[in-house]
Amino acid sequence: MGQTDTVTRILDTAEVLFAERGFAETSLRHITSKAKVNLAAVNYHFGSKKSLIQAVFARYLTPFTERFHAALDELETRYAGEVIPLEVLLETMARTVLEVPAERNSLKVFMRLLGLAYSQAQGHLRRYIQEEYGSVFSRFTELVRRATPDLPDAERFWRLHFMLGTVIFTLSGLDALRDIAEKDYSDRVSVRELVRRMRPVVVAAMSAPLPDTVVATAEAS
Amino acid sequence: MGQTDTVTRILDTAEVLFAERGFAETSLRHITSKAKVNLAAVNYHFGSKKSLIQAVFARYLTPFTERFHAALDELETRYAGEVIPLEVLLETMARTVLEVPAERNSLKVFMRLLGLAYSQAQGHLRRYIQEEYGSVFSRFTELVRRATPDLPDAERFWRLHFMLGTVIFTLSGLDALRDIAEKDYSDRVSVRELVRRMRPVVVAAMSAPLPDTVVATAEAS
DNA sequence: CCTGATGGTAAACAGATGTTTCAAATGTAA
DNA sequence: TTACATTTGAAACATCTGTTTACCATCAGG
Repeated sequence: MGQTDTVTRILDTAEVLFAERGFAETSLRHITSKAKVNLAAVNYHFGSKKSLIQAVFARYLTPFTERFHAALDELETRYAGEVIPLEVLLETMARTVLEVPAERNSLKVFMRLLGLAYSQAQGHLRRYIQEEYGSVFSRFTELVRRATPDLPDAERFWRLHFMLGTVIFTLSGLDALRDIAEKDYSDRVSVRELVRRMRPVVVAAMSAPLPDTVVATAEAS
Repeated sequence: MGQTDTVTRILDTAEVLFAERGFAETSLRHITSKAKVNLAAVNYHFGSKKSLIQAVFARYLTPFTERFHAALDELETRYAGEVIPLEVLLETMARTVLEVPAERNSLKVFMRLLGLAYSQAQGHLRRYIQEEYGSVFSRFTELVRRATPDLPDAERFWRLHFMLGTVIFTLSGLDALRDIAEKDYSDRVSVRELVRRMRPVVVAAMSAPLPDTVVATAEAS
């Protein structure tokens, strides 16, 4: 314990390398050499590269789900059975997402990791995240359901994922997009600023009018 | 030329494997064995794996940009200097995107590839796509600019990318999302149906009210 | 027939990958 | 100190990676 712990030094290095280059493109040798740790340390402490990847996510997701559950608890007691407005729900989620990584590394890394979790092959990761942290998301969507009673269930499901795409895509590709925005519009924007800009867009998207008429899915009932 | 050409057999196999597992996770041996082609054929016909990846994209993007340019030409003559409404622009783009892959493989593969192009490391890919096909996108955004005159340039830029995130995220992760939607809401949805549902959402998002007040970027002018 | 490409093939190459092994170091408790 | 468990270390392991080499088949034009 003379310096920082070997385990956390591996995690710290792994998360930024994963975020920069993806999982398959980041070798254990790259991680361990940059972290100034022996190569075998990863397999000793985590068992495998897969488990390392999951551990990197757990370090973000575990505190996030805890805080988000707490925030939702507080919201539910504050509104005491009344319907919590959509704006409040979204605002709460945004605040929690912004809070958690602030303690450790940057939000950018967290979002980039989330984006990778969806886009990279890594089927084990999606399964792990779903099984381990799916409950908060279910609770949140249930509250959103009460906040948007006239939206058909399927429609709300899709729109929530539309917006999830907006957030993850934008925040995970942040650096590239920010470069373009800065060059073309001299618009240097922070993450918080971006989230602020997203709010009215997301609210408008969720409360958009329904599409013309449902035709194709008629026989699915 | 006894059977299908070696080159197209490689491309056909590569594009679905890339879409399924990503670029780094797909080996040339996997591609060539499934395509029943010799391993060396890839390097013989394409030169390298990098060039193979670019060739896979070119096969989609080249016809797409051609058609999209043509569609925009037709729109501009039809509206003869008048401003083309936002809905028409979006509808045109959606139609072109739906048309092109219909000729060859499924739209899903194309979208998944696009999503990978953004999220995977592969810096060479982003550069290639930008240099080769950036012109159509610039032309499109200029038309969108005229269609939304009261939107600040930077705001429009970000909202367009918000919506790009919606489309790519949803359509590239389509299979997983569709499984959930079908299980939870018995809502079996086609790609065209999904695009139809996206339209009002995208329009509402683009014409959402501006965020409260711009503070952080004030000194950037 | 010969010549010279062109496309295909098997084998080898050089290097990187995740993982394992086992001995040395370190810390901890008796 | 002794005895034991935990942690580090260097090296090897087996496998997989993209790429190259050299050889064979086919077929056109002289």
